[in-house]
Amino acid sequence: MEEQNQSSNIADSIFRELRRQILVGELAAGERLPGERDLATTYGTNRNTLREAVRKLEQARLVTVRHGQGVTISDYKKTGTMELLSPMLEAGGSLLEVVHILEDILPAREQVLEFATRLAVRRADSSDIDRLTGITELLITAFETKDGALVGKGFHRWLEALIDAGHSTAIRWISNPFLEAYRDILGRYPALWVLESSFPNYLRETLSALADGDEERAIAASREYYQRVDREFVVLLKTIIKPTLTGTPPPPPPDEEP
Amino acid sequence: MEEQNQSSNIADSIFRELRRQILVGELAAGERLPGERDLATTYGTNRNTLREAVRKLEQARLVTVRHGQGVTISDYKKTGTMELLSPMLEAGGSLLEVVHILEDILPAREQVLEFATRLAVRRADSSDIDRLTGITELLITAFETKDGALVGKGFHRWLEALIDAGHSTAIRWISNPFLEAYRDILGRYPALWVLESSFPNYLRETLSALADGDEERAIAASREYYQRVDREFVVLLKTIIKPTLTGTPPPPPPDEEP
DNA sequence: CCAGTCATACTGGTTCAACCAATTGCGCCG
DNA sequence: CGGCGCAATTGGTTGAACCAGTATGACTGG
Repeated sequence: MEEQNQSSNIADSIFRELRRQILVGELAAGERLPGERDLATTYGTNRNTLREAVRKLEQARLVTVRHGQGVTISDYKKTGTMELLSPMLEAGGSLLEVVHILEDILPAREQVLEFATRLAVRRADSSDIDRLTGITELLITAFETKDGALVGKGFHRWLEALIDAGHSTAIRWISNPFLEAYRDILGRYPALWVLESSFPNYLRETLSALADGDEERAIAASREYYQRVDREFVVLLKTIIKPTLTGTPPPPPPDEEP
Repeated sequence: MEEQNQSSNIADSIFRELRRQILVGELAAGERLPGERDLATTYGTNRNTLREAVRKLEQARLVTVRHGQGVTISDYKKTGTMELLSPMLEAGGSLLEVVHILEDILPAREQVLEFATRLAVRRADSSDIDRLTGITELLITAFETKDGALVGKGFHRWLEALIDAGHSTAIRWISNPFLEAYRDILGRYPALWVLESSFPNYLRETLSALADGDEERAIAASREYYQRVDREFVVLLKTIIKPTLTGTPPPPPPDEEP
């Protein structure tokens, strides 16, 4: 057993539920939450447990709490961060909204990965390269099985290794929200993952450029690959939301393997 | 009165204190926190209040809590995000460490701002441009007074307006941690802010390129300005830490105005 | 009639004292 | 010696009472 994120925690469940309501707009920015005593009875628990949930909302910047005044819902679109992307997917709100966000995030992700690649080329030591080499081989083997989910997980490890090779806390911190979102999308829409034919080539090219210390070649490979994949990904996303344009909450399971 | 972030909150104080201890390494990753009952008496409070602090630490991903097992400190350098930058500055840990992180973050910030500029050029409407124009004029006036803190605050507003002009939740979310760190550095080291002579020119050039819809010109202005400023900034940072190489905790007030 | 003020009824903040539940490990028993 | 189970430890939940800011509105004095 190692798969059980269901959080049997009452406080955590309430936190997630309130977060969901905020993210899908059932609780609008500026509105006030009911009092803690009311909320506690609403969710069939006591005030202490309920308050733990509110503390988490506060820490996530989804609400602001002021003594004597109550709990106010924040405008997460203005004040939020990338860390909301995963909860947003989990909340399953307006797919149209999520797609718009993703469309703008993809080029940003490309920039981040280019930066990570740059740092890796400059700072990777032999053990970093060895590690990446090992993962690359496994990954290319997995790629030939056409198992999208497996390749996705392996690629996640590959990206982690690439980022680690940069030996930079900064790029780690910047990348983490992207990686998390990646993993989340992968887990939620396993069939969605794009298996682009140039994938093995991208891996090999990056690795070889890394070994040669050729920054520009690594960047070029990265840019070329992600621009192609992201284009496909967006097309795919748009075909997904087309039938559900009105913004139906339940996420439909898509299907694709180029 | 509008300046009072001192959080008279007990739970919040404990949260900040524990966060500080984690960020400066007094509590190392992998270590276990004392039990909640012990911690509560240590900080002279009760278990419920203490637990609220722990919930915040958990939400900030600084610790992981497991029923029956206790609270374990996470490796924030691996699993953290940009949102830790401000608390890190507040914690005042090893300056050397912070400088290394900042050195890698600056080029990333440039990328983010370029991206924000791109989106602004593509999507800004006339009201966005009007707003930016107004702020720009005020800002250039302020610049002539050589008041670093004032210019800093105004520039923060300018950046917000630029980002808003992109009409993108994604770039908002990506930028927010950078903006927050910017504001924090500004507040903590007011004299540090670099008044680069080409600043007004950067503002005007960006604005004019924005009005003309000339993406490449806007990007060029951005790139040229930030590369120059960031170079100065890093030099400045290094002169600051030189006298305190051993990693003395208290942040020294620097002094500079090019 | 208006303006200031104070009582009061909200709101969240803190405390206490139990008890429930998961995990660990020691020690007993086979 | 090995496996089982109890007991200690840790976090999770509960309920009730009281403290502390904030806003509201009724009351009072001008």
